[in-house]
Amino acid sequence: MFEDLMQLPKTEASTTPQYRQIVNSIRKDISAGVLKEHAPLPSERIIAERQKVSRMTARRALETLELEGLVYSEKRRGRFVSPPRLTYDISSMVSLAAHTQEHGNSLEIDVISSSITDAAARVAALLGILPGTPLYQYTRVFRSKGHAIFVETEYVVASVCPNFLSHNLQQSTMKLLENHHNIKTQHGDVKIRMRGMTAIEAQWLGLQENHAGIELEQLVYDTNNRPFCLGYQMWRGELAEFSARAIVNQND
Amino acid sequence: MFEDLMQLPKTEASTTPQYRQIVNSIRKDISAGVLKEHAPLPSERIIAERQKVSRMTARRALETLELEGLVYSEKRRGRFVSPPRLTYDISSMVSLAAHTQEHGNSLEIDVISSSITDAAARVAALLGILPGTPLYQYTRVFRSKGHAIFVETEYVVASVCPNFLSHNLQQSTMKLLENHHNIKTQHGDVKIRMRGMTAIEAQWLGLQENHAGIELEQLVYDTNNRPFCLGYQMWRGELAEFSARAIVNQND
DNA sequence: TTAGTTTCCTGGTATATACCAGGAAACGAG
DNA sequence: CTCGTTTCCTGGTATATACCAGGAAACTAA
Repeated sequence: MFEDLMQLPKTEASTTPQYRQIVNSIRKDISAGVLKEHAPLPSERIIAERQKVSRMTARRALETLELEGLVYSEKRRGRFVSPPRLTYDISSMVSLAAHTQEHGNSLEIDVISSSITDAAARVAALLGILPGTPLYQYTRVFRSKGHAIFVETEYVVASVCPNFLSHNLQQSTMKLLENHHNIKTQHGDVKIRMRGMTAIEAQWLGLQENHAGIELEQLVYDTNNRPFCLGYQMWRGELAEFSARAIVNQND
Repeated sequence: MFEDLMQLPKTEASTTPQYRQIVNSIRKDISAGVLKEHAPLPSERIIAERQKVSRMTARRALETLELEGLVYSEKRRGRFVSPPRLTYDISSMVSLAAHTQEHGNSLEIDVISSSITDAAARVAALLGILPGTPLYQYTRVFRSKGHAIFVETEYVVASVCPNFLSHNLQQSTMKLLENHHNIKTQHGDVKIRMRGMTAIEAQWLGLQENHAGIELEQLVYDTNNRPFCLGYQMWRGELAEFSARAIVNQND
């Protein structure tokens, strides 16, 4: 059915796929400022109707924009224009919260869970402790202007900071450990990788599943060069930019 | 049509979507080693037939695996299991090629293009030069065992290294500039962000469009603290891991 | 044997349709 | 005016179908 209709798009408007034309048109609207930060995009059905394509094609266009990071979607509310990226300097151990506040943006911290657990094999290996060693574990969501940016789960060796969980965790852990437990951090080993989110991570960030994001793994050492804190941050990839300083290594 | 049939899947096998069940099953095969590195996955049509779902659903499952990075697709050849990640230490300015070779993996370099151009505004601003200043510009694809990992475009200030393009560019630029033009690099400013690939980047990496990847921007300074080289690397996100060292900053 | 063609199979694009869960706003009763 | 319900609209999942371009292998003629 509609054999002739199905030929039309190909011949009329170049060879670029229709969904990609829609993508380009919306992209232009965003960069031109017609659609502003956090502004709602037209829904799948509306685009389908207006551009005279099927809903699945409109959907494809919107999903592509999501993949590119220009757009984010919220469960059954709709799709919105992504805000600009937040830059995080991974070369210095300054807490992101402190740094962000200096630059005028607020950063809200929600503590999702906190508990004391036994170290799993992988965590223990990284922290250089025996599996089963008691650890404080807590998960926090970081938001800017109400919008979730990343979730973080940290593991702290319990023996170095008794009653750690009695503190207010809505602040920098480094500061907390320094002020209350006399632990000074010396350096950290950071790893960055892109990966798909788990269902829970997506939920915490208010996203659908199937999203890719950036995971930042951070192993923090004290002044005795012993690791005492391991953190995993899952960032919304489109909202983050990481900066670092590279130094020439003599044993090159 | 088929109203009753369409109800069946929901009731029979839990509430997890069918495409997600397929994803989980394939994921298990990959982690169990049933499907090895670079092994071809069953095609969309075969999965549809075997799992008794529509082709679009099978496709959805495979696209999800791609998004997660477990699988990559090649134009009209099929989908394959992704190899393990390559780690790149961004804190030291050791060339990736040298580092990789030390660890037993080869890294092939293809020079796609090279030319002398005038600095565009954005590039000029970063390099601290006037727009229009002559630059050497070249694009290279880096492969491991024949599989593209990232594309790099670099800009080098032409005045500091006459006849730069006459050298063989299938080697580390840092080494080349040091050996032939007496330019010693002091440090680099690195930025990492996740973003969608352009059509050309996707093509160079042998991918379909709509993929997200990791962009690494690197501004390299000489011993006089003057930037002389700007590079942009677009990595296949699923194949990369970046490590860095963070140091405590006294003016915290 | 080799060079050219043909055929099969791949993923990519596109339509039309159906039903679901749940957010949000409109509405309606106290 | 306020609290609960209903209704609309959102995206998410799923099917069935159709055609295209191009890689790869099989086949076929020189």
